Amino acid sequence: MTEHPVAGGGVRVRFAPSPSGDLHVGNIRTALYDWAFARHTGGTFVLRIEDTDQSRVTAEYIASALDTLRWLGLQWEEGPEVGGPYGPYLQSERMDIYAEWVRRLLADGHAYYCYCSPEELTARREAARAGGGPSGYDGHCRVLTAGQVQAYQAEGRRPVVRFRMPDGSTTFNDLVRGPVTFDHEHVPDFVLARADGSPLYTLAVAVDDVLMKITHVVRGEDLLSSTPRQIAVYRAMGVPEDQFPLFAHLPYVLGKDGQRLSKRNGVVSVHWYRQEGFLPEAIDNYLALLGWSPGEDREEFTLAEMAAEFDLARVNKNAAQFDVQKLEAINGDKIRALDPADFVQRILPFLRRTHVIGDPPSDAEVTLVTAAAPLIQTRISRLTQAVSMLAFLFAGDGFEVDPADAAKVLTPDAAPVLRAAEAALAEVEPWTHEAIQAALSAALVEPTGLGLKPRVAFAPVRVAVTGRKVSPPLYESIELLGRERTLARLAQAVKASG
RNA sequence: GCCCCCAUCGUCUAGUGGCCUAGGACACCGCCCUUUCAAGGCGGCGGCACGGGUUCGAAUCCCGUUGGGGGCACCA
Repeated sequence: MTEHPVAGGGVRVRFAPSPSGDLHVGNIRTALYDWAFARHTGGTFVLRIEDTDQSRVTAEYIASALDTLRWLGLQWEEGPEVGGPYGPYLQSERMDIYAEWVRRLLADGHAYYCYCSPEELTARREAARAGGGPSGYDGHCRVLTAGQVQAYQAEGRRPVVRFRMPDGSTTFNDLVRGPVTFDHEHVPDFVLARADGSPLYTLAVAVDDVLMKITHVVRGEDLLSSTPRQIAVYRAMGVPEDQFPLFAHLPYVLGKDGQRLSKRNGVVSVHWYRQEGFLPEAIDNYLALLGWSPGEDREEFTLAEMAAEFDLARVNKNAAQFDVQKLEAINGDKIRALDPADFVQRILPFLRRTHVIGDPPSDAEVTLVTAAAPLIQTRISRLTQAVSMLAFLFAGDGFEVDPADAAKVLTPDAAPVLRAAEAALAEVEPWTHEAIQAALSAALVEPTGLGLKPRVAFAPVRVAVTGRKVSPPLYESIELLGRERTLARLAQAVKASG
């Protein structure tokens, strides 16, 4: 049983991704909890990149992972780009360290060379499984005579290095799950280094957590069953029991169908959510809720509040399903909570990217966006929606009405309505939304005018002016558009409906 | 097959033996507000997987069943 108060006082937590693609929402949830735990305890948040398998992890993915973490506000105190006393923090730069430990473990008998071929291993594993017993490595090469070794070498076999798992069992007190025990009968001798000498995760993770003085390993549940191996390596390395890190295994984040997260059951890449107009504060908040809550009925909070209140003891043990709809609902709330000036800054990149405004935008464009932004801040739940909401304000002569909405609304019946609106707006003074409202109302709704129901009266005007049935508030939209363009669009719509 | 983990509305959760006639949020439905769409307000639908215990009393503790997930790699 490994249990100790925090050694030396300072908590050190690491997030150790193996970026073989864009970071996905499950990775981020883990990073978020690691970060929050470090912040809450006044400890150190360490970032380490597990790239021992260089065929899977590329420099591009690593750079993207760092960028994503920063965007989400999860800054690390030690790690790539910021350095620290226990670096380097890329495992690919620590190969000499691992080689040295392989040498030592081999020398003192904690590890041994294994000459079994993949085919032989598979065959024996399947036979063992069919027999109903444990199906891990069978210890075939644990004790080899000099003659056997010579014979294997003569065959040209290149050995892997295996860890000699001791008999017995391992119990550790998981900070999320409580005591967990594994009988070593089910923890086979595992490979520490490939035949080419390169280290595997099994070795690197244990060596690095020890060398980087990690006190808490807070990671995904998929690593739960590898914990006994990791603890066995600590012992073999000669680490005193009371200096082992403590473990906490976080439940899975599953896809919509309850299956493991994949491209098939939802979008997993955080990068995608960023491009779709999700706020980092919404992603942080939503992901935090997948397995933790501050208690009572509170479920919206800032990163700082999470850091202040986060507690591993309140982390759920059961897996959670990722639900985009809830994320989007929170995103809408976070958008509405934005300071108006901040909201403008957030939507500007989306308007630039889609060429609704210039890139860079002119001062006049920024002014117009600033004036229009309050009209849509309560109306969108993704920043990308600002594009379709505001595009009509920036369109010039090439302005086009949405064909589907035009077909529904700009019918022959609409022509007289549009003409009446055009006449009324030609005269309005001053050009304010109050005056515009009064003029349109008098011309279209009141008995002295056309006497139409508001629903009937304003739909054609809205479509004509903004191009769509769904738009920001009509009078304010018209005010911002200006008299000249408004009248031109009404005239254009009269032709279309006629 | 063997081992490990998990189990409250469709989903995320509150609940740590009496405060539970199980609370909130998202989604869904209805109403109000209303020039559209939102936002906001009010209301509705809907759950402790099952079976045994323990206890004066179980969503909460124990056992079993069922269901779900993971591991058993020269991936991490």
